[in-house]
Amino acid sequence: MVEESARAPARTRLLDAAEELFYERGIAATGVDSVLRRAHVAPATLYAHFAGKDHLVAAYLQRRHERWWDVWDDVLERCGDDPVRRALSVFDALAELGSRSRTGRGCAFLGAAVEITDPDHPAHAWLVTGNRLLTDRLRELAAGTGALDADALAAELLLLYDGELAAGRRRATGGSPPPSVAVRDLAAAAVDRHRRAG
Amino acid sequence: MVEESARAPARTRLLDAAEELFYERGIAATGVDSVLRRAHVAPATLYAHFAGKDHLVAAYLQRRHERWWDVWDDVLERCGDDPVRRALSVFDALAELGSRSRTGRGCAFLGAAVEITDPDHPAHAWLVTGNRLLTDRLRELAAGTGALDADALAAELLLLYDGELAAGRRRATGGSPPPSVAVRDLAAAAVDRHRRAG
DNA sequence: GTCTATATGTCGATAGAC
DNA sequence: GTCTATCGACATATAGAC
Repeated sequence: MVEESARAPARTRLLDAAEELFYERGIAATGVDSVLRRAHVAPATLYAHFAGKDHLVAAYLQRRHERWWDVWDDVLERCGDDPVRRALSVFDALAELGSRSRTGRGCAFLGAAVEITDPDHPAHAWLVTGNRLLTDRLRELAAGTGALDADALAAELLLLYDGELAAGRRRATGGSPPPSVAVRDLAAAAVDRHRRAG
Repeated sequence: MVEESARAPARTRLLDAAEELFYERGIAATGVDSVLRRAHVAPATLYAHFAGKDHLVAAYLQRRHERWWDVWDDVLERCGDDPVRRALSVFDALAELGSRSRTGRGCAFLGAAVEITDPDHPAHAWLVTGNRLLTDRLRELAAGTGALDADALAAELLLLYDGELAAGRRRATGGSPPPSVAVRDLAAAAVDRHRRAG
């Protein structure tokens, strides 16, 4: 992933390069030139595959989303029918994603949401979609636990999830990195609490 | 704050305009031109007050940090000596800040940390400083509660704080806004738990 | 599809008068 | 300190040959 194989298709090399650079340095701060150089691709080739930088950004987010979703699906499958394990799966998936992709700078979607404010941006739809899929699934999993107030539990899980992701960005900021916290344990406690009382 | 008084000093008008635009649309996406137009200030005047856009960004972050810190100090003073109230003060301050400044798009520092990746950027020091002051104070307040593991409690408070701030950004992304959660109650529970057992 | 070379717009910053 | 006018650099995107 660090060195794009020169034999891979240009489109793949472009996406690999874009992913690294957009994630690491930010989207606006990354010029198309940098992507081209890293991918060993000529300008015209990029515009043969993507309508423009904005669409490359959209493809980057789509890819990132699909990878995250695949990981979560895998984890979820391994959970079987245990409703509590399923509700906590998002944190297991988070840990597994960290070992597969670059996550040192926090959540890619959170970062993109900061930089992309125009609703007409081609990538904006992926931000909204990712948002909805996440909240819907959390609600569904929370309801599966038999929690008295499933929406409240889902909101708590989302809070912990966001906190963990934001912390990633905070650590990348430098200075003294704050200590990690066992977020999965906190989530487990939340699930337990909601199963007992409303 | 929406309409900069034309009588205010140029520097103030610039900072007001910069704060609104940087926060609302992002730093990189905001051209110097936009700031100048909104502030009713001529280009040369900006560069008479600031060494460049980067330094305007730094001043923006400094101002934002100081306002946040002032609010938190006020809240903290009203807490008296009650260690639990003091440990939870950050969430009260967050609520109060929301009524004083624009917070609809989440944490300004989190956003800036996404866009500013160069350690040599003039604003980078404020990111690091803000980080350290926050974590130090949380640790201090956590220790004041008599928690058995103050560092762990501080980490939990930070997690909830980050989660709440990230959620703000998520809500701004559009789509179906996730329900808010009573983050202060969760924090209170965390404090309580840490006071009882390690 | 891929290349080299180039057009076009925008942004940050400055010059020089007042 | 403030203005008007403008420069120079860079980034996105395209033209035209292969």
